Amino acid sequence: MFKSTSKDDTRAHVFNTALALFREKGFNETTMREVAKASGLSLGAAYYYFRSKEDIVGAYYEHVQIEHLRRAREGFADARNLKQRLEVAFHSKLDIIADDRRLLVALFRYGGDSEHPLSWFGPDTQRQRDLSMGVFDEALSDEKLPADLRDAVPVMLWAMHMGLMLYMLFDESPQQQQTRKLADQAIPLSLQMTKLLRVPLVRTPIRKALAALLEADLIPPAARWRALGTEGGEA
Amino acid sequence: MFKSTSKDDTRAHVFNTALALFREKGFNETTMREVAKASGLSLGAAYYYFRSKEDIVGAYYEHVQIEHLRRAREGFADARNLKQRLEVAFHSKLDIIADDRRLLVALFRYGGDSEHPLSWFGPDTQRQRDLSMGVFDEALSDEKLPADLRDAVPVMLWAMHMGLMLYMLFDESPQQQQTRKLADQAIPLSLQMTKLLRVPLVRTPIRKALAALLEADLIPPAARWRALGTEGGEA
DNA sequence: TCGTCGATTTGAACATGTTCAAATCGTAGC
DNA sequence: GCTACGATTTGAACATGTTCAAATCGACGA
Repeated sequence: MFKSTSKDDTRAHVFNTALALFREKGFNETTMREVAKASGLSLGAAYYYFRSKEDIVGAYYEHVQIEHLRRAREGFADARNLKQRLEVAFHSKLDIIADDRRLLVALFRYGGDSEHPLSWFGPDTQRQRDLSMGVFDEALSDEKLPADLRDAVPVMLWAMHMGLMLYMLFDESPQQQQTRKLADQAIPLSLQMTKLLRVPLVRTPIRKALAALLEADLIPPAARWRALGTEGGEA
Repeated sequence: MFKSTSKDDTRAHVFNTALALFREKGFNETTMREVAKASGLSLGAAYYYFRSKEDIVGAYYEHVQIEHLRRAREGFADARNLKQRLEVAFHSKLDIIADDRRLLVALFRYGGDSEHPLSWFGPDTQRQRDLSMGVFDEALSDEKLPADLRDAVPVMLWAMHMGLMLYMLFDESPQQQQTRKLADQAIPLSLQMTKLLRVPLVRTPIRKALAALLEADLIPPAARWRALGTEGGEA
C-alpha cells in the first residue's frame, strides 16, 4: 500500500535539503538548481513539489507556527503565572527561528505586497496569523480582563512578536542576545501596562484606540483563532 | 557651460519614465527593457543611470522624503496648534504617496533584509529615516515635554507613520479613505496619550519602556535628525 | 504479459535583472 | 582640423526563477 517514497516523503526531502542550503548560504544565495541537485532531482522535478522558491519558505513558516503552538503548550503546562506563560510564548518562537535569520528574510520580503501569497495580511497567510494569535491567546488563558481588551491583547502581543522577529533579523549580537533582552524587558512592561488598563483615566483613551483599530479591521474576530489548533496538528 | 542634456537631466528623464510605468503597471510588472525603451535608451544605458531597478525606487523615496519635508514645513506655517501640525505631518506624507501604492510595494520588499540597500533599518537608508523623523520632530516644535520623551516621541510618530503606510498598501477603499480615517483617529489619540504621560502612574512604566528601546538602539540620538534638513534641499 | 493511464521526471526554453567588453561620441588641448 | 581621452551607449551574454511539452515510470486491469 505504501510506496517506499511517497510524494509527501519526497516533498519533505526537498524541503529539508532546501532549508539546509538556505540556512547555510542564505535564501537569495541559494538557487533552485542547487536545491534540485542537492535533492538528487532535476530542476523541473523540484518544481513538481514546490510551486516556487518562496513556496518552500511558506511551508517553512507553516511548520514554524505548528511547532510554536506545540512548544508553547508544552511550556504553558509548567508555567505558574502569566509572566511565565508570556516568556514561554515569546521565547519558544525565538528558539525555533534562532538559526534561520537568513531564511526569514524571505518571509518578510513580501509582507507588504498585498497581492503576494506570503503577504503579512493577505488571505493566504490568515491561517498562520490565526494560529499565532491563538498562542498568545492561550498564554493569557483565563486572565481577568474586560472582554473588549481580552480579545485585543492577543493581537497586540502578536504584533509585538512580529516586531521582535524583525528586530532579530538585524540583531548581529551573539545568539541574538539583544533580541532576548528586549523580549525580557518587554514582557514585564506589557504586564504593567495591562494592569494600568484598570485605571479609568488610562482605559478611556485605550478603548477609543481599540475602537479605531477594530474599525480599521486591524483586530480580527477573536472567535476565529480561538477555535484553531484544537483539531490536531500535523500528520 | 550646460549641455542640453546633462547626465542629471537624462537620469531624471529615465526616473520619470520609470515612475510613470511603475504607477501604471506596477513595479513587478514593469521590466527594465520597457523602462529603457520608453526612455529612448538601450538597456545598458538605463543601467548607466541607475545601478539597479530598485535603485530607481530608492531615488523615488529620497524624493518623497524631501517633498515631505517641504510640504510639511509649508503646512506647519499655517498650523495653529500641535494637532494641526500632526495632521499636516501625516496627511502630507499620505498625499505624496497616494497614487504610488503599486510602487511602494518595492520599498517595503527589502525592509527586513539587513544586507539590502533599501533595508528599513540599514545604514543606507539612515538619511531618509532621519529626514522623516525630523519632520515629526518639527511638528512637535516647542511642545513642552520632559527631555527624554521629547526625543522619543518623534520616533514613535515615525513608527506610526510607517504603520500607516503599510496599512495604506492594503487599503483598497476609494482614495484610501480607510487610511485617512485611521490617521485622523490616531492623531487625537496620540495627543491624549501624550497628556497622560504627565501622570506619574503612567510615566513610570513608559520611562522604563523608553529605556529598553534606547538600550536596544531603537531610538536613535535626536541630535542626528535635528541638524538635518537645514542645509538646503534639492538642486 | 501487454496496454493504458496517471504520476513523475526531464531538460530545453523563456523572461528578466544584471554585467561587461567593445563601439561611439564629444570635447579639450594642440 | 586633428587627436586623445573620458563619458556615454550598445547589445550580447549571463544567472536564475519559472514553464512546459515530451519522455519515462509504475501499477493495474485484461
